Amino acid sequence: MSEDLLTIREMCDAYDVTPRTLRFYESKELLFPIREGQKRLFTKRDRARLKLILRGKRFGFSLEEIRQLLDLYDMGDQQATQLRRTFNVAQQRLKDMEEQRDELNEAIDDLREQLKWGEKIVADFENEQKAAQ
Amino acid sequence: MSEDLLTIREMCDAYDVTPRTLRFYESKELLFPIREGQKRLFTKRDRARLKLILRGKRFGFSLEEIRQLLDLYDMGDQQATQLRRTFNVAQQRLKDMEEQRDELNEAIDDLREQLKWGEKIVADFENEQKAAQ
DNA sequence: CGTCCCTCTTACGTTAACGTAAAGCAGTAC
DNA sequence: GTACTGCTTTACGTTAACGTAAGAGGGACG
Repeated sequence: MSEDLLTIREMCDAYDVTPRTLRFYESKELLFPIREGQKRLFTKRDRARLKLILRGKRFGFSLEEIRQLLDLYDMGDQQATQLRRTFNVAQQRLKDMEEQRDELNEAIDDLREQLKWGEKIVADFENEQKAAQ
Repeated sequence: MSEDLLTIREMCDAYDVTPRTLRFYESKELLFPIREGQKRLFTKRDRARLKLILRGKRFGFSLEEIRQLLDLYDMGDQQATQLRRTFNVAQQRLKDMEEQRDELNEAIDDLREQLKWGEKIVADFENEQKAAQ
């Protein structure tokens, strides 16, 4: 309880990010550390938000999308409507990700097919060279 | 045979790219259209290369990687070593793509899990919101 | 007192793959 | 002749998420 506030370095060590990243997130209004003189001190709230930010990034949300989602939480007056909107955004993201995965799978299959031929060509060629000796 | 050469617009229409893109590819030495006065005329070779470029992009190769592959291809089948190197690059790319797909699948599973608990996630959000304040 | 060490602000740099605007020539239609 | 189209070159702009360097303030240590 005594250490409720973290310095920028402690935050970096705790969440494996750089100082630049934290300052950048602050500039983008994703975090709101308090000040002690010039120095930033990150609160429990900042830590919770950073966790959500990093999770959001794993899901492929952009920082701007994440900010909007965090803002929605914070506003929280018409909870139901806004949570539904949050929900929809997340579902859309899921769809996008699945689409992306499907495209990737197609490309993988195609490339595999190419490599099947490629291997044959390379092998043929190497055999020819052997034979030519 | 009479229409062996395409203008830039014909190329654009045929392959669904912009003039800027074709000029850009030329500047990056991916294409080598001939000139009739000032105007570019794209040969059969350019069309073949463009097809490979677009396919390469689908596979997630960067333009620079594509250029190197095309160069190796052009150098001819002089040396099996080069074919082998081309082959290896492609195989590496396949590995990368499969890795990327796996990560994507993990994220998809995670996100799906979050969404699955419809009511629960709402509670989570509200809790995190509290914490975030 | 000097020298680290951490932090701060400011602000330009990075990367890929083009987009877009400005200004001009060439040929063709009217 | 002039308007219109299509092509050209040159060159700055765009986007995301920070990286990185410069210069300075302040506290702690020895």
